[in-house]
Amino acid sequence: MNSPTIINIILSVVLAIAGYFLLPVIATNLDSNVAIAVGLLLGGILVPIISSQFSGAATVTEEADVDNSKTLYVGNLPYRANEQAVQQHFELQGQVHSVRLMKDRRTGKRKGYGFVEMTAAGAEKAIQNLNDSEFQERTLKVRMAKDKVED
DNA sequence: GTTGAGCGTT
Repeated sequence: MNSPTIINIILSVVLAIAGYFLLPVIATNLDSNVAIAVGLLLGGILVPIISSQFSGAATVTEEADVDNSKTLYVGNLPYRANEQAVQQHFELQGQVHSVRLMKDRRTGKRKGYGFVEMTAAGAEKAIQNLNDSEFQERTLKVRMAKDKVED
């Protein structure tokens, strides 16, 4: 949603300028201010249509990111560990997409396990390097998550 | 404020 947004803005400006110059040629009795207003309106209509071409490519990139991401089950976490510490720990093995530490819904106390979503290569490395390794005085359990959104 | 196997969330 980042680069498509920028593209939309650029396209809107381009269409507005195009309308400013082109519309008076088409309709010679048209005021310049009206022309740029029409250009902006056309931009508002056309840009979403045109940007769908770009967002298609952007969606492919995002989906490719999801395809390359795997969810790890991480057990035996220390109760005092927070998401940031876990993420920074797993970042050493690869890009971490998200960290979810499970906690009781009422009290919010951590249950000592969670899920780390990261790239496939990072996940493999994390299992190899982080499983049965020490993390804040605890021996971590790192495996692929059960509910597979993998491969 | 405690504890210690496990596979969660909109």
